Amino acid sequence: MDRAMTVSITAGNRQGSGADLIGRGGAQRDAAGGLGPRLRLDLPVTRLSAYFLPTVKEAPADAEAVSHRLMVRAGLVRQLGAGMWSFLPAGWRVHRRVEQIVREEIDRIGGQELLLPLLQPAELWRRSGRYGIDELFKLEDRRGADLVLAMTHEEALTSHVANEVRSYRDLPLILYHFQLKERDEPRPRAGVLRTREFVMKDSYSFDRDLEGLDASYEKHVSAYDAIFDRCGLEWYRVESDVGAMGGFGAHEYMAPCAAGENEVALSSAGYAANVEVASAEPRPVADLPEPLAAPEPVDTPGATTVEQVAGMLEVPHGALVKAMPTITESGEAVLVLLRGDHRLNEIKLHNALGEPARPARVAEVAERFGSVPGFIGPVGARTRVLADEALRGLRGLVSGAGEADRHLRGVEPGRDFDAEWVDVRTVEAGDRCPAGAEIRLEPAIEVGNIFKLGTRYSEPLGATYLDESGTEHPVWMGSYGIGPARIMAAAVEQYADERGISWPRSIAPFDVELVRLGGADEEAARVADDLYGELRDLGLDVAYDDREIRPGEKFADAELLGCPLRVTIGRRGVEAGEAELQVRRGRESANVALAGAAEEVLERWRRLP
RNA sequence: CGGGGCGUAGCUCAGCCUGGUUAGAGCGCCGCGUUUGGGACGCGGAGGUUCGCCGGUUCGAAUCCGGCCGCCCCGACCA
Repeated sequence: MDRAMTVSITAGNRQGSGADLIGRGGAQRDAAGGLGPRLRLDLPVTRLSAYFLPTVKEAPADAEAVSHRLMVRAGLVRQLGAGMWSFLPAGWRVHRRVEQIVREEIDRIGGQELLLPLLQPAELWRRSGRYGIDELFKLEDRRGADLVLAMTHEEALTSHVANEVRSYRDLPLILYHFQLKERDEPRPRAGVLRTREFVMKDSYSFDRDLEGLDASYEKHVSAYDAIFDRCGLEWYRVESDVGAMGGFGAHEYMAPCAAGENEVALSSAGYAANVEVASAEPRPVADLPEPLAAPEPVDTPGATTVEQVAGMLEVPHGALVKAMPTITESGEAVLVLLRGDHRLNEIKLHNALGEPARPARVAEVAERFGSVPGFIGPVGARTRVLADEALRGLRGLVSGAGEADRHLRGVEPGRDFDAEWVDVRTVEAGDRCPAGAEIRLEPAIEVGNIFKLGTRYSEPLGATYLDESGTEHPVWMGSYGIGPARIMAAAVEQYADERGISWPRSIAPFDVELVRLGGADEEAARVADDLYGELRDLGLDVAYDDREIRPGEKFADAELLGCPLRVTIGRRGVEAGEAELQVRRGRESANVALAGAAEEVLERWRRLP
């Protein structure tokens, strides 16, 4: 009863402030030259005695990723099924704060927020040619009409633009929404990192021509840079594969962390690319054998692997020519050559060939390549030959002789065989970026992507406009995604320590966790109640731990939840006229005078990362 | 889709191989008391449709066999 009254009075006092999205806190944030306004999420009930924040000591046994474990333990999220996650109140606060940062930055570049349906007619997807995608959830209504659950919203929005946009005067446009995406993922994993249903901010730009698209793209680059900065993440914008859909350019925003499913190639000179597309100068081969005047056969009985051949001939792996017989999707036989110590990058090969390819089967090696698996080589090859750039200019190489149990040494590209030079190898740590700096590889989460679509959707869906001369043109489009839940998970991964989460200030569920020690009937409780009100009046969102539990539990929960600042009020401090402040990141603490403590807390909060 | 693993109390797990009485532990939860600046202690208590589901073997199944479902991890695949 007492509690209920407190809650309702609090709500009454704060009436109207819940809708104050920016408020004084935001103005102060700007004045501090910090991260700009963050979403004010003042709610009547932020007393933990009445808040749904189920923390647990032990993470589910099957949780491996740090973010997965901590987000569950801290009471932010709960799993409903494979790849299906619920956000609990504190977790949803973080999500909303991320959303608000995204919203402000997309608005700033002229984006207009709207909302498109998740449930859509299959017909649209048939027209765009995406109905066949395996990840697309397909269903039927009671009348038997085919429907889909959207995995992105190009079709829906392009179809509206096709209906409404007629003239060059109607362009350009940037439209966006926050909406669920549904994907029948073959393998959901790592908590909130890869799920079958998730909220995405997706924006779409519509321009008259490629120049317009380039401008919209650049606007998104600036907005995205600002978003990830404001969210407090360590991030890289990397070149990415334009994918099978074609396209005119694409970048991914990657947040490095252990649970990342992608790998990015980075250098101190600023090079950043997804390994899927990264290019770099390989390390030279040490101790290449002496060149020979002509290739010379050598017996290599049973040696079919790089390892075996290099060992038998006592040459470095890099002295070998790795020849990979492949068959393209259209059925062409192509021999792909790599340096022996390198690995093929299938995406780069796909891009070089203009179509997917697969390894040749044993029978095909004989029939199409006229050779023997394990002993195939480029000298005398009767198919098209692609050679990786890393082989260019090397001499004294060893390659398969094209017959069983035999290799050739002294092989030289150009002299002994001709090839088309391509870049199809996977970069590795220690390579050199174009500026000469050493490449390192890091796992990372993709938290956003930007993509120049061109007319991939406007053409099939009929989104056209008339220019000044009355000529019809397809609209040029770009698409731009951000996953707020992945930003959350990335922040958890990047800043967690052995005690729990440590949120960046801008996206923390609460700005401050106020810990009251001792019972509700003690002096400390009255002091804490007062401070709670003062902090809220100053514009801070406060989680007030007024629960009747032991101090150890409160501290452990506070450090698990990871609010940037913790304020402790206990009998000891009250008697000394002090409150204890602890900065979550680094866990440094200091005592401040109770008089003026609220202002001091605000001051310190402003200076946090 | 291939490989591996798991499914017993809210959570973490034991029991299963070697079938046999009322299916256990720790944590958590509820009550009382002592405590109260880092997950405290004591006493009492609730909680499992009987062990994911279905079927089979058996006098008897959490335990053995088969099928199915769910979940996790690795790989493939992929926003």
